[in-house]
Amino acid sequence: MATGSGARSKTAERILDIAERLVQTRGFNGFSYADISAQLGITKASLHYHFATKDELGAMLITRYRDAFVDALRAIDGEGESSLHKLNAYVKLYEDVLRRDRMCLCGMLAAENRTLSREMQTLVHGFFDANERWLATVVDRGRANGELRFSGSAVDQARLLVVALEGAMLVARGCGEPARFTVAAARLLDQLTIASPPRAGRRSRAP
Amino acid sequence: MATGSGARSKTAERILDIAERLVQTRGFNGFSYADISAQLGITKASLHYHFATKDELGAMLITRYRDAFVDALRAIDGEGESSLHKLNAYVKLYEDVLRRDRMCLCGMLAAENRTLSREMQTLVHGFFDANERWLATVVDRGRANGELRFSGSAVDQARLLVVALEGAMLVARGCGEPARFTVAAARLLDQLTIASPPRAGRRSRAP
DNA sequence: GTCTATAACGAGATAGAC
DNA sequence: GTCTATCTCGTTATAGAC
Repeated sequence: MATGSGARSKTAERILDIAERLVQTRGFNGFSYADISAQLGITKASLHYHFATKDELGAMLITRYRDAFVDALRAIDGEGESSLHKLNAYVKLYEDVLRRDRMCLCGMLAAENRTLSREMQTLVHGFFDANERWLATVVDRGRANGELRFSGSAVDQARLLVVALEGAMLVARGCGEPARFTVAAARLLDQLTIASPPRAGRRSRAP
Repeated sequence: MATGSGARSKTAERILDIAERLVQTRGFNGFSYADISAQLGITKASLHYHFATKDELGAMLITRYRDAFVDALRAIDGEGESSLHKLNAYVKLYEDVLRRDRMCLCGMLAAENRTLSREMQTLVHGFFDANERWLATVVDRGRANGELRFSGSAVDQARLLVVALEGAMLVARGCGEPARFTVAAARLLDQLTIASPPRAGRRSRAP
């Protein structure tokens, strides 16, 4: 179920689909209306009928992306109460983006932050806040019920998870090695998990 | 002591200084020769005398940045044998970049990866590899001598550190809240440290 | 809603004088 | 090394016909 954001024409939706892919692969400053025009098969002028300015298109992209993400988090909440399951499902959201050869839309826009309109900047900030709030609740409950182990505040732990996953996507793409994401994510969750099984290479402190 | 990379004119060096700041704040696709021209006070045409193409300028930027980073790592190695000190000094390198209101050059370029020349892509990859190699040695020794605690391979742990710090810079800048970096970095090192002191909010597993 | 046509500007890059 | 002048192309955006 889509979250608000109202009705849009099918053409507008296809424009957003194409633009989203372009931003996630090339950045907001790395594509133009001409790229969308070529892929969609309508003229640049027609694009301006649906989204008058590129900034307006950008704002819509972030809003739609955030709404879809929030929907995905709600769906995860509906899958049960296990905090560890929720965390794994959350990581899988990122993995799905990466598997499609994309960067997180808002991670990409965070890099380009200084070149964006005020509105886009605010929306990007809001995306990260929404993620952190959800994760903070998950890890807080997980610690309370003994599933997870970490020190300090739940919000800080949630923020570490967000930044580490965003960075893992960033570097994995920058190196052309998606596996770097998987390894980093697995290790992140491992550190949060209580009674994780011993792994090859593990050593105890000096005897 | 500078690492190789040879002699360059003073003007070329000033061009690189200005371009570096522009890339770190706005991205490689977010600035133009006109920006450098305005800040340096020479014409765009003159810039092309020093760096024939923007791609060439970009490649020089990464090379110089990597060399400076490698030099900084060598300097840290000269400060003693403490792994924990090395890690703190490493984090401080990132903090210094962020304090100057910049993103890591190669983190920024990692986001723009798909729009870069082959050469620039390769150089970015090389930057991350160099960082990981150094960090892997540090954490491996730290674990061997009992200073640090982590499971799995040292290389994987090094990679987690790199991606988490890059992501922390990315999101901190994307939210306009540098403190997000500091908190994430502190927590990262805390998880690696043996016998870290109890902190407010810490809880042990269910009794 | 989509088109043609075009405006208005900025980009990277080059030629050739000094 | 730096300049003026210019080229060519791509960019966002608009006007007005269909």
